[in-house]
Amino acid sequence: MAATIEALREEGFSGTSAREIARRAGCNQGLVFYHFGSVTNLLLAALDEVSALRLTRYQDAVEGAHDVGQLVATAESVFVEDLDAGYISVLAEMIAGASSTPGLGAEVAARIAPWRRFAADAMRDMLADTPFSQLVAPEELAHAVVALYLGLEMLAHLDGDRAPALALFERARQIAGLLGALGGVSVAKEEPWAR
Amino acid sequence: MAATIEALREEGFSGTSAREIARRAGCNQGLVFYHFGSVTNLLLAALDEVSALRLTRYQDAVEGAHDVGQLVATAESVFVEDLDAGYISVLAEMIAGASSTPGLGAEVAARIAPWRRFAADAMRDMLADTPFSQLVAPEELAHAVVALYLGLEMLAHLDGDRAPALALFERARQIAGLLGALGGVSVAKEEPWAR
DNA sequence: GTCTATACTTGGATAGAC
DNA sequence: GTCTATCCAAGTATAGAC
Repeated sequence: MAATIEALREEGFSGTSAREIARRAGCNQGLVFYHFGSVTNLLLAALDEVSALRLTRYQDAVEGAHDVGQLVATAESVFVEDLDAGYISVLAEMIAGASSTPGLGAEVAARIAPWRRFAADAMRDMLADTPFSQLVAPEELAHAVVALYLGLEMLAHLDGDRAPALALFERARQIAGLLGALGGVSVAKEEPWAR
Repeated sequence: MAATIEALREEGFSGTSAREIARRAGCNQGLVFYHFGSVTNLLLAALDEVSALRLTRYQDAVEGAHDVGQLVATAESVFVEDLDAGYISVLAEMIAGASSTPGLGAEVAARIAPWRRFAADAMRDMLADTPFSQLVAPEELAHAVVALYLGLEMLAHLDGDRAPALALFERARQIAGLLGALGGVSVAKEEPWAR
């Protein structure tokens, strides 16, 4: 499983063959099929593990954050962990690779669903009792956050440079602090601006 | 070239072989190597064409937009075009696939660079003479926009559902209109908040 | 320029020894 | 459970006829 994650991160979807995985795991190629039936099944199992592992990590991190600034700071440290371990790379490679294997798309989508729910919950909590809850639905914001996270990871991985992504987190933290200081007075809560 | 774009969109990076491209183009597989030398070269040529094609389209669209609301509306219609034609899919597949072919990453990154410059210019124009120019650097915002665009496309392609992405554009348009109406009075321009 | 034919490599998957 | 050996399919790439 660890070898699969490693291979997905370093060799990409199309480079992650049974032979490549076995080479990294230091075992025989046939074992992939003995234990998982097919390479695709192993890829999905790896995605399952990554997904479960990270989700609990995220939940713990978000529970410890009590304002938006802390939330962004937490998101940043978790993002760095993801970059280092290549977890989001696994996700991105699986999403991109899904188009080449019939039926894989649905499986990948199903495994991303919990992340979306998690993000939506986090956004709901974050927006609660702020004037912004009138401006944007938590599910919408969550979709944007997931997409942004994915895109940032892909660009960071492509360039081998995480600085632009980290600068964005820094900026988000700064703006979050600013909005917190304004205390939500600049936008009146009573206005029914939401469509 | 058209067959290559089509294949990348429908079969993904790993499904886009010389044979698959030739099948779609209705010609012989060997022609790929006669005309382009290698499959990788053809992929890069296709990315070049898509990049050039879309960049001029984007530039025209942005020139026609004179406020933020129009800019967002324009971005949405161009985004829908991209989804329909699979242009961003080509980009996403090439980025994800880059990790499997040594040296491909740098080539892909070089072809994305003009998009980043374009996005940064558009953001600079958009932020000019607004109080937000103090809050965030155009390059930072551009990086986020490119990443978000990429992520939205990947999720839309995975789910076969573009509704969440379109809802976000709608929301952005709404908020842009709101900010325009506020006229930038809620944030004083003199404050040196930017680090 | 386009085709057929072919050499060579890699990958998925299975059979059978241990 | 793990290994060796092997089959088969698919991919890249080239040579050579037309």
